[in-house]
Amino acid sequence: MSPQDHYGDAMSLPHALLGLLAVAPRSGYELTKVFAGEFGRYAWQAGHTSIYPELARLADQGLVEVTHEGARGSRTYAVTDAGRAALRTWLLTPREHGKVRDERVLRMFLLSALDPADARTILERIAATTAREAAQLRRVRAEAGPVRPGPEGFGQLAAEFGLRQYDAVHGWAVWAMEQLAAADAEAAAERDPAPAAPR
Amino acid sequence: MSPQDHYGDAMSLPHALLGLLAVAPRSGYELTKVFAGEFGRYAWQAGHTSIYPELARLADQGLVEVTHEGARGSRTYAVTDAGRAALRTWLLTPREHGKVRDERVLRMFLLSALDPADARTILERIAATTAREAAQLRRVRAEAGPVRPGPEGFGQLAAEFGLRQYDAVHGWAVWAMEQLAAADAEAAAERDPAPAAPR
DNA sequence: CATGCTCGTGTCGACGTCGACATGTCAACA
DNA sequence: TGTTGACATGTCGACGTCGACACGAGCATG
Repeated sequence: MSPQDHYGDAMSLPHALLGLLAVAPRSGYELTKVFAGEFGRYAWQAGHTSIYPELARLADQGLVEVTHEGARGSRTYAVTDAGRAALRTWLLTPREHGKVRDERVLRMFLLSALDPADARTILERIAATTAREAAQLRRVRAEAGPVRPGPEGFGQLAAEFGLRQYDAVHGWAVWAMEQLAAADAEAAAERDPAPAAPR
Repeated sequence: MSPQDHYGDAMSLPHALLGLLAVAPRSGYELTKVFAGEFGRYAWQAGHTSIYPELARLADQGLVEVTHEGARGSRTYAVTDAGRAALRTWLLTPREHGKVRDERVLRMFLLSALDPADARTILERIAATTAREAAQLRRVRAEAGPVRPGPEGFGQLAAEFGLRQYDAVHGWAVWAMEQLAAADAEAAAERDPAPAAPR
């Protein structure tokens, strides 16, 4: 009815908070750090200026509640049953096209607007970065045990997702460089059809 | 200086437009359709209400120009040399963490907040969807030739990226379901340590 | 006990985006 | 010739987010 409770239409921040709090009760400050970490890197980013007001709104609606007040005025929030139900509904409702706005992917799409030399530079950087990140995630995974339900499982599912994502992007970058080189060679052959070694 | 020309800080829509126009001159209307398609699905989405004002701003700054005025008041824009340079600078400048806000990924991260049965439902849907989309992209790719520089290359690079992305997500979803099943079986074994067939 | 750091929460203005609404053109079809 | 529908561009208010700024509490160091 009122303009601020049309949840389900869009708006993912409240659901992100609900999900995070469903895994473990946290304070706004701790949530801020989560959003600044891996979670914000792959899924959804937000600053404390968005988080605190949103927590207050969720509390108003009875989806979360303050379970503990600690030092320095800190408040620990936890999801209520209503909040858990709202999150479940949202996750179980198939969304045609979720909102996507990924600057990294945008840069990849725009590559073809550059000349091959510049494109190559960027692809090399992407390949190097993804290889490094994937290697680090592999190290993290090796030090952990099998997946279990609960808070730890959360991190493992996410880590595995990130790893596969990095590998995919890495493979793509390498492939794209090969395509670029092949197109280059072909263009050179058209300019000088001699089958002998060039130059 | 003035508040509206701090490009390079953030803001990806102008660069997306620059990149699209660098591939081929287009009208605002055509750009709108591009953003509504694959491009908006993976990289960056925008409606015509954002695109038209932004084109005007870019024209003011001399980064794009109107090269043709057609029927129904349509204006075809093309990128200028200055625009091409601005795009190149932006693409070649490594960005620590590009802005990411992907609702699909968010949903995957939040999976662990649900009970295994619900998680399984969602994972199955993800696996089915990604398999279907990947198959379709594979069909598209088979009908196209090798990658070439220019406007066609753009689509091919993007299609290949999407394909690998889908495959990666599909693989992850299948893996996650296996992990879930394994954790389930283990929990069952702990409740009833009999090695014989259950029930 | 003064200094400085992290912890922890909050406001406010500027900005980008989105949905709703508005307006006019051109082509096809009945 | 009237009407439907795609083409094509635009404004405006509401809303979410972000950077800058602000403030206080605890804690360690010298």
